[in-house]
Amino acid sequence: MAFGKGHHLHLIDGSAFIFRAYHALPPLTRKSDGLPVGAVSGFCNMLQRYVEGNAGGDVTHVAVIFDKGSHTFRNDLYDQYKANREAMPEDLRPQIPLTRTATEAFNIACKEMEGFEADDIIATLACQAREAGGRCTIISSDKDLMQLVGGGVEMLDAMKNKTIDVDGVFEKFGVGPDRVVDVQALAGDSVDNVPGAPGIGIKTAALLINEYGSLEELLDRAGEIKQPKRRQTLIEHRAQIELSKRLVQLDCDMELDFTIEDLEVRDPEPETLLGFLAEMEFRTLTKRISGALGVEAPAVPEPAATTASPEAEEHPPLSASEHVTIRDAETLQSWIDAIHARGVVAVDTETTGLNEMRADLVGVSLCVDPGRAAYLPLAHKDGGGADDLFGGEAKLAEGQLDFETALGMLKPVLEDPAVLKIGQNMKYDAKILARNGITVAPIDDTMLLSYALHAGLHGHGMDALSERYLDHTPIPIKTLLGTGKSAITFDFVPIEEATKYAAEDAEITLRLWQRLKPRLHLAQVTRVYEWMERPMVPVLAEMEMRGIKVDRDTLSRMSNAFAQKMAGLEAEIHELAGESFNVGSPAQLGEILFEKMGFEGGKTGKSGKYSTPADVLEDLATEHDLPRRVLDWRQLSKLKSTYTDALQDHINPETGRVHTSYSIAGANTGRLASTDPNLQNIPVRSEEGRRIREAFVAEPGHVLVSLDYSQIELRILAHIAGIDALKTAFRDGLDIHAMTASEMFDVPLDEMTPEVRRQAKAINFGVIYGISGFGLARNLRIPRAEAQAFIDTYFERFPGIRAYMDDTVAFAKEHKYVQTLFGRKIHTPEIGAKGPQAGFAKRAAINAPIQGTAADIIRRAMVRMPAAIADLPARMLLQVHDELIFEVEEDAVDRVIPAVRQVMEGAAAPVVHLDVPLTVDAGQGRSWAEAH
DNA sequence: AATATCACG
DNA sequence: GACGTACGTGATATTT
Repeated sequence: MAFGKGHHLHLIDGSAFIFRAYHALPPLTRKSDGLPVGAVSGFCNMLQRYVEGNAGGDVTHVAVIFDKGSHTFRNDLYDQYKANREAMPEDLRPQIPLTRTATEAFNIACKEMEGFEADDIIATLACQAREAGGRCTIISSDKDLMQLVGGGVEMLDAMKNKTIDVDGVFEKFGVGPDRVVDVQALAGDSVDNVPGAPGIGIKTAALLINEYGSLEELLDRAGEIKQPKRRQTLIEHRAQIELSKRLVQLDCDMELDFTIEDLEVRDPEPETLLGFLAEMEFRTLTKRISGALGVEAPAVPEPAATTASPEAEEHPPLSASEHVTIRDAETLQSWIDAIHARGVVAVDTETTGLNEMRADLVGVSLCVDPGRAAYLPLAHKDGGGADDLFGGEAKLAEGQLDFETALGMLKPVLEDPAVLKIGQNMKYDAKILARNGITVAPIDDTMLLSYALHAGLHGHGMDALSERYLDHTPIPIKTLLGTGKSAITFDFVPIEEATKYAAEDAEITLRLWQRLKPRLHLAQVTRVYEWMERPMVPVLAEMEMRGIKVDRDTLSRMSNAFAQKMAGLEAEIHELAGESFNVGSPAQLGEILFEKMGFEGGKTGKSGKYSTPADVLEDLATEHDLPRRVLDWRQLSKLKSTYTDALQDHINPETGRVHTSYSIAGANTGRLASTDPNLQNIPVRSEEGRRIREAFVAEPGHVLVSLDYSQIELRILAHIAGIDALKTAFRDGLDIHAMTASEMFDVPLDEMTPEVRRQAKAINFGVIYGISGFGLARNLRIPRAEAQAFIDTYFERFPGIRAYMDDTVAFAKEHKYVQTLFGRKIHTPEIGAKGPQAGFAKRAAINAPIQGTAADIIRRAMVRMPAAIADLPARMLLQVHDELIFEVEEDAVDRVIPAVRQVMEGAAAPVVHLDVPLTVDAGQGRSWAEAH
């Protein structure tokens, strides 16, 4: 029967339901596998309450309408439309498809159309219902839909259970439904980023529309407006206002692929509905609905007993999983479809090496559901090993999809904002894919989940996590590649073997995600992960791929100079020793010094060999020339081997730049670590070493700019421990070490000697490290009793420091972790240990909140940096714990420094308000030596 | 693979 | 009373 008089259509705004459900409920997860289902649960509850509330009512037709696709005709009209929307929360994404399934399970029509907003579908249906002479109720409180009210169309705010009719629209907009769009066009909408007319809000807009009758009339006669400002605004922004109207005007004439008749109310099929609810493991709701439907509730699995692993119970063992090799486009497409349907996929890339800037992509593995995973080989070669010695190119192995074709198919899903890509150490895969033209986003990273949850407890590599959480040892890569000289690269691994290994890795990653992600909330580290771990991945990936220019000739010249000096020193050392030996061998040097030459104080290390560190040689240098020569030789040897030589090998032949790799989860405290090469320990303290930095240069027309936090750890200590004297000194911009010395030794600031200041500085640093009399004595080369007296005086003068140290250790003992100001947890499992480890653990616990908070702050600055410098010709290149290095176009330096400084100095806000200011020093120059 | 040494914050 | 200590990293060369 055709829809018409006497019929009543209900249209439910699905997105509004979802968001309300998501925000109203805590982040629930499905017990068995950790799938986030909070929003689905809330959504089902709302649907059920809706159904119960309308039982016996006059509703004859109903549908839930959803948005589909992020790009609509409104984006074509105005590219900024809804541009300021925040990204959908990660744990909501995978729930979106489930809400569709839920709607269908309730046997309610579920409608969406690609490229259209739900509002347009609702508008079209409401108009059709009105024209047919029936009634229509829109279940939503979205003011954008108010233009549809009237002539049998009403809105219902389900939350407040309030009906919005023509009077309600008048109340909200001051005009009737037919003029709502005119008012919206003028007032604009900050939520949807509709510009409107600047300075005109709803009140003024309604006033104007009521006076002139319509927007068109108002704009045509804008010259008549008395208020000069208002008149000018309307005339100047006419185009913008007209655009705004087109943005807010809903489309009542969409061509739908269904009719209202298709939306007739249907009773739910108990089996389907209860089956879905049971699958979601909603116990209460299953009982309630089975009661309402008068059927027996299906069994919902009870939560696993605390001792048993849910993983082991819910999923078959990893060893029983099915591993698919994707060899044709049809199979690949079916996997892509499955990924879209699920909204979540674990991804792993296989490559020819560990260096992301040099390794080539060989294959991609995917896992959507535990139990089944796929490997897509892309560049496997035939043959047993490396390219043959005579230059013959190895042939591409049979049975692989074309490289470009396959990546072309994968690109949309890997870049789809509605599909979450999970990886273990995703920065690696993101860089490999980026080099193949794919910007993978959004991402989750199991390594970073583990790090946010368990820094300090254990490592975060896949093997460790798999054994710990899945009780499964992954196939060692060595079994495929071999070791040593005969090792092959992954592209020479036979595809069938590669499939087992690669598919397993993707599946392990997915299972780890299911286990770890729900724990973030329980451990209260969601913000740590979301704000300081996950966003680092794209930021660091970009920095690493950009690299920094290093001048090979500079390094090469220095290398030669070092070699010459070393040769001279070596000859002198041999002469002084009376024999020839390997100066680089501490064992041989020890024998020469402590046996042949008879020096006292030779201590042996673990290996029973003499120990010859720099401070020992430094002491001996007062008695003999040889130790000094060795010290000089060692310095040069270090500089040459680690820097001037090794750094040259790290210059990428394609980019001419050096690309480090930062480990995000390397340091327990939250600091980054730099590897391959380490660019966080480039020499600076010695004059000779500092010259290495002359080789780090900017491109022509550019300069390097370095900005570093001044005394950030001491400032944090002053804040955390609440030391008023230190806080005041920092606020007043005083010399903090001189101030400390003045307080401790009763020396007025203007009589301060460098020696006294140096001692105070050592104490200040000592405090951060968990001071001990022994350590301070060694550092200052003073008797232990004297050092202890310094410390006692310090604690007397700053009792808050002692309290902080005691409180922190007590906290660590109670909780087995300590925390930064931003909530990062650093676990301290050794804190209860007896013996020498006890001291270690205590000092680490004291240091961790300070070092960790500083690390958090610079991470926050780095995450915000790309947006802050987006419009400036500047690129962030390096991070060195409290310093950021940028490459900047010469004439933009004066604009870049203030922008960067603002982000860095304000990085603690708004989460933490520090009692001390953060200050940032800046430098610039052609090379890093000049900029620092 | 472990140890010693030393580069950085 | 003795133990043995500054905190956090990574790279290199030597030795096992």
